[in-house]
Amino acid sequence: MLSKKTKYGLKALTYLARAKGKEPVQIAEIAKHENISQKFLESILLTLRRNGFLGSKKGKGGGYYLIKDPADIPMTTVMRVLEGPIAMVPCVSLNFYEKCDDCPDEDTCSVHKLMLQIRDSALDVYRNNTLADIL
Amino acid sequence: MLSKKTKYGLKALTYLARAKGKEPVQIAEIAKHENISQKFLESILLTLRRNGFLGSKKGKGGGYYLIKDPADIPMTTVMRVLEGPIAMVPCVSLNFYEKCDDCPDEDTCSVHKLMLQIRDSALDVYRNNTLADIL
DNA sequence: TATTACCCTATAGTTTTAGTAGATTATCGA
DNA sequence: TCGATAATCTACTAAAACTATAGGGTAATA
Repeated sequence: MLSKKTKYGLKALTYLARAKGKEPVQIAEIAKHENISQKFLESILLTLRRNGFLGSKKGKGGGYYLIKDPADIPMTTVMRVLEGPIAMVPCVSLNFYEKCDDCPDEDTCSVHKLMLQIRDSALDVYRNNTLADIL
Repeated sequence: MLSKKTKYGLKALTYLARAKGKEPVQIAEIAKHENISQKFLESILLTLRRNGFLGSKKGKGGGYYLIKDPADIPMTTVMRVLEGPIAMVPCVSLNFYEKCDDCPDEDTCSVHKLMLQIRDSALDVYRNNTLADIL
């Protein structure tokens, strides 16, 4: 399941991408248009800013705005920040690798074998989609 | 994240597939070999039996065994029973479709667009892998 | 001084991952 | 046939983790 955090984050990025070039957009406006709990969205936008996707401005006329061009934001990085590892099992994760404590040998593990394919297929999609592509 | 339920279920199926043609295998044996909590595994095997993957025999010499040939067990059905919908969002699910209450129009939804591709790529993998393939 | 992002905390709800206790059923030996 | 034993089956409970959201106050800026 995709968490609402990721869903809302993606929607917010999309919203900001469509408002590209204009003034900063306020949290309240995004929350209203996308039917998102404002407080929840607040924390999501914060993590997006901290991870280099967004810039912000305080005070009147303030808000959030995209830092980079939508075409330069691959879904891989967005998903890793919002949803976490792309792999469904740590033992097949590129960026968050961890050995399974119950599994003695990855090479003969059926779960490993299957999840490796799932990871690759997901990576393939995320790598071939930037924010601009899903607008 | 893949739930432990699914992970253990897959491992159990693998174990039983390798013991194919022999006597029923006891829960305790599988649990021991795969480092799984026996009681947890018990409930997992039960749902696998109820969904037509396994047969069981009580009493001495009893246990679980595969009903079908591993080559006739596609991962799609296994994953749906153990993990639930393959889609990460209900609005792109084939078997568990549900409309998002926050999203007014699926056709213009960026999340929908992306998750549709993810679903298809995952389906592609699961459809091309039977239990026999991941042994 | 009003407006807006920022930050910290708490919490209800749900899901996951089991553990406990016992009932039920089949086999086997006496 | 009877009872001991071995195994699955069932239901209830519970701890832990995670999710989604709310509240209230602080800091910066026009």
